[in-house]
Amino acid sequence: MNTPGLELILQNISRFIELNSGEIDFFVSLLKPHHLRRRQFLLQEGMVCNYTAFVYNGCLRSYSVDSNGFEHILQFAIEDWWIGDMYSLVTRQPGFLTIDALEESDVLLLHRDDQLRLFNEVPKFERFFRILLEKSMVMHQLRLMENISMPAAQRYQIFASRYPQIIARVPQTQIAAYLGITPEFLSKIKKDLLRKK
Amino acid sequence: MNTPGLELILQNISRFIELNSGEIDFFVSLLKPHHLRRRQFLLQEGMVCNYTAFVYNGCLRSYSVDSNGFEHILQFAIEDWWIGDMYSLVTRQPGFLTIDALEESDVLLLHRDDQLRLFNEVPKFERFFRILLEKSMVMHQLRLMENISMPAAQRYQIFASRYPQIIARVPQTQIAAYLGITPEFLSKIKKDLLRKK
DNA sequence: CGTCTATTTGAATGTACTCAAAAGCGGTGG
DNA sequence: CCACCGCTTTTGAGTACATTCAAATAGACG
Repeated sequence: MNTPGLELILQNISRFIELNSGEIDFFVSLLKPHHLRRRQFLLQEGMVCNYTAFVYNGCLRSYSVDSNGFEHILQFAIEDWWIGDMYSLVTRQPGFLTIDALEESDVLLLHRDDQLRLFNEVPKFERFFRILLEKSMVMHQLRLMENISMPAAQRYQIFASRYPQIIARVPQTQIAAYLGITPEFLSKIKKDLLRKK
Repeated sequence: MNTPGLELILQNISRFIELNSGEIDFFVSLLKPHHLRRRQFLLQEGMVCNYTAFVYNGCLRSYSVDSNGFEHILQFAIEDWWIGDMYSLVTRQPGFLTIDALEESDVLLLHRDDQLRLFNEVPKFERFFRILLEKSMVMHQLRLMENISMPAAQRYQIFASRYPQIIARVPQTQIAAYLGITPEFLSKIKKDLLRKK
């Protein structure tokens, strides 16, 4: 199979749990490699999300489209990140999110059924995802608090310093859709910030 | 000990996992009942959060205070809800959140050390909290998406229909601090909504 | 009944959006 | 190598959403 992706995902997991070779083999047997072209969908709105994806190359985004056709981005995922539609994964109902690739990308897919089997057969994985969820919660809570308490300019600065790799490779329209502002306004924010320096 | 609280927490847990009497006894032995007067702190900003609290009576809130002295509410927790400072629980560092009681309240406290011990000794509890985290993530993601994509009036309506029990017992200033708007503006929103009906 | 707090109202201001148009920036083909 | 195309970013004027500050009103409670 594809060695670089496996190396990265095993390293990602080894940050929180330690696996023996049998556990590694079992885990790896559950993963489906998947290639995505630019703009290709991993999940479309209204579909049930069956997979959690680990990105080992490229960049994906999860987002929803409102009644006026505007996109609002929940998450970017570059190398070494996980992405999926938690709502749909948990409820097994059709979700509101779309997931697609901003660049040519490669992911490893873990089916929800396989994930749950994994939790039963190797409880360490339940620990791994529990820890991943805890960290993810912390970041979401931080972002939420920033959103309800700070003006857009400040949110942009925090985002830029927190995720310089993402700023560097993602178009401004996408950043604006993540921050919850229009691209035009983000452009003005950047001008103002430059002027102040 | 206090039977009503225990009944409620065991029922809460039984929604996702089943326990035998030995496991119940062990779990219960780790819980510390705690009473809070109105306005009393469970956690103060800058302290390490050691406990996850299960509310079985009353109403708590977690919030941060910005540099201008304004409060921003992350979560309300009434009967049958869990509350804590995930950031501080996970990192074991001093956190940014304050947790206090909006009403005279009763909680059951689970120390982070005991929680981690529990995960080792009764792995079912790791499952329980993994599921709790998944559901909590879904709600946070929903709220975040609403915040970046909807005007305040709509966010208020959604909040009111999603949490009627909270609207009924929490002052408007607190709702405003949760929605990310000023109390004055919330007052105007309510007036407008009434006029439209 | 008075005191304390929460809510409402209003005018002025600031933050962010809309719409339309111009400018910049790769790529691709001639 | 340049000209053109499609896409992203910038600019600007007008508007809408939300805040600030100050003051009036309304509720809750001893």
